[in-house]
Amino acid sequence: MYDRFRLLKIFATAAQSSSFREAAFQLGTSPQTISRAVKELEGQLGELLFHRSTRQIQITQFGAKFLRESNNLISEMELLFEHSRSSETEPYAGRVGITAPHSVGRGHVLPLLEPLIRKAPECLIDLRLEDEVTDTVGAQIDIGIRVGALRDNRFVARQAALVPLMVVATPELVRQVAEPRMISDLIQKPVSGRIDRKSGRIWPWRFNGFTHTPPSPRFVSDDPEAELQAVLNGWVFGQIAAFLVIPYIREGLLVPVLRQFEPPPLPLYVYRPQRGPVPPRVRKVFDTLTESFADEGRFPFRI
Amino acid sequence: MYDRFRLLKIFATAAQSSSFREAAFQLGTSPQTISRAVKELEGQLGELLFHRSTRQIQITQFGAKFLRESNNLISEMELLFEHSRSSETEPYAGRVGITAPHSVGRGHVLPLLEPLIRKAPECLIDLRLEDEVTDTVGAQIDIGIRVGALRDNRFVARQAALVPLMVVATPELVRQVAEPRMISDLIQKPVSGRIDRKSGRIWPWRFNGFTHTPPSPRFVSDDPEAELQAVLNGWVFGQIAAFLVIPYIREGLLVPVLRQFEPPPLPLYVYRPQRGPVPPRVRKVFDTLTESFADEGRFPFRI
DNA sequence: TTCTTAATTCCACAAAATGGAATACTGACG
DNA sequence: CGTCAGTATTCCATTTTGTGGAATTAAGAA
Repeated sequence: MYDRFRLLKIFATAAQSSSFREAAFQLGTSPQTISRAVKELEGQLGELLFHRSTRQIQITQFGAKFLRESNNLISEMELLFEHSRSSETEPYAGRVGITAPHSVGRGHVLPLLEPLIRKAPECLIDLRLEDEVTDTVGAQIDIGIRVGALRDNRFVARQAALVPLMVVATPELVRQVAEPRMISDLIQKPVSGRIDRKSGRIWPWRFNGFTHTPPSPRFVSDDPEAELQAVLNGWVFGQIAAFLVIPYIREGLLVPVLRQFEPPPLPLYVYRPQRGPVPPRVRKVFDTLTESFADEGRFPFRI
Repeated sequence: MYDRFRLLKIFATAAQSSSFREAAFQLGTSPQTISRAVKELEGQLGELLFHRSTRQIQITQFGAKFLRESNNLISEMELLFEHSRSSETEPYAGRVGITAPHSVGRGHVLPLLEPLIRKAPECLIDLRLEDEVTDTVGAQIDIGIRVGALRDNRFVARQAALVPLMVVATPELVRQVAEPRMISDLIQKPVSGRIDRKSGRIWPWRFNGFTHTPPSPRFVSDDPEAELQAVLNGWVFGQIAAFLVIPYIREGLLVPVLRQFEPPPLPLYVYRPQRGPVPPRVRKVFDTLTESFADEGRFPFRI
């Protein structure tokens, strides 16, 4: 029998009871168990804890001293578990590690965290913005946000939104080079390309049913917002996630083109590690994120 | 799974190892056990303790904090058990409750305790001299000494000596009333009787094969030494344990009579509670007592 | 004395832990 | 880019351990 803590608890209960029988009742077990446990504890200690007859028990001097120390330890142990269990007093205390792409993170995740940061100052938000999918162990991620398919089944993912991809440019650029009507028209226009950091290659543009890799882009970057800036500057056409460009479209600073070829929107996933318990603070952030992303009124993903 | 202490220890070991596999090796168990234990602990706490992939583990921030507190608790627990186990430093610390008859206790037990009291000042000797057999729970007895049969099988008893019973008187008294030659002669002589405190009745004198209750004793007491004093005063004949009278016989102050009817000697038992462990201090006293009583050179039980 | 009650032991059964085998997956090395 | 070695995890049959009913022993009360 290894269980020292349980032994201590049984002993402490018995010591504060008038009989093993009563202690057993308090602990919801049988007198046999008490008897065995005390005997085991005595064996481990090499000391008698109770003088006992078949009729009554009386704690030894050693037992009384041991009881005091035991009670200390027991309360410490229970404190450790109770206090560590993100308790009622500070349910959101602790760290929440979040990973998201730069674009979504800055623009959409950050604002959502404000109420939590305000209301729960004991909660530490650790937001790692990185477009590469480095949801590795070292990153210590509690919640992740990704656009596009997730291969990793160690996470439980919820599809929180659908992100259309839109080909956009400034009205001025469209006027200059004429609006493309076919995919093939793009070959004649200045376009941007997005570099995949991992492979170093340009992502193909996606269209309804097929893809098209820009053969000679005018501008490339690994950062969607840099690409957006290039488009806003009127340099190029770019295929960019809807939530980045919709505000500018609404202001008339950008116009979408080739909308009839628009690809099926990419899923936006909010996910968290599948295994292990989910502390309240993590669940809170998770739920907030999924709900808010689904709320198109606040974060427009389509036009 | 109740065993919180073991969970803590497994967790602590794992946290200080580079892998569950290594921790398992340290604990002499299998990685499965570590994995399960950590999972269980995480479940109880509602918090992730390790970020882990199939390839590596990394402790969480919460885990690191929890580790510090766990280590405290673990060392306290082990201190409690190690320190409480009457350790190498003070192997004889603690109380030893001894019960003995007044006569044996004062004259024979007390001198034996001197070396222990001298060498182990941390040892508390609690010597209860009572002739009644009150080896009850309340008396908190670790070692007992009794003359005569023990009915109580909750104690492990060692027969340490044989105590003859001798009928003695002063030479003067013998000269006055003539030496008894037969048991029946005693009816004519002044004799003492011993009262059994419990029953209030006079103990019968024991002889070889039969007993004889003094019909009209001249003196009765419940204390053997008082009885001895009465005999020494030349008042009465008394049947008294050998170890009390032998010194006086040697000095010629008393003479034994009716020696051919002497009963089989009574066994002297040293005993201790059968159940539970035997702390070193108790074993020490127990062994000292049994050995010394067996040593007739130091404590004469026969002449 | 007898009766009641409590601690303990015994034993058969039930519950839980254990570790081997298989699986899933990561990171490193050709 | 595929392969390999190494690790955490799950599954499951086996073993170990805990459990409480029944019987035993004993102490205190009537």
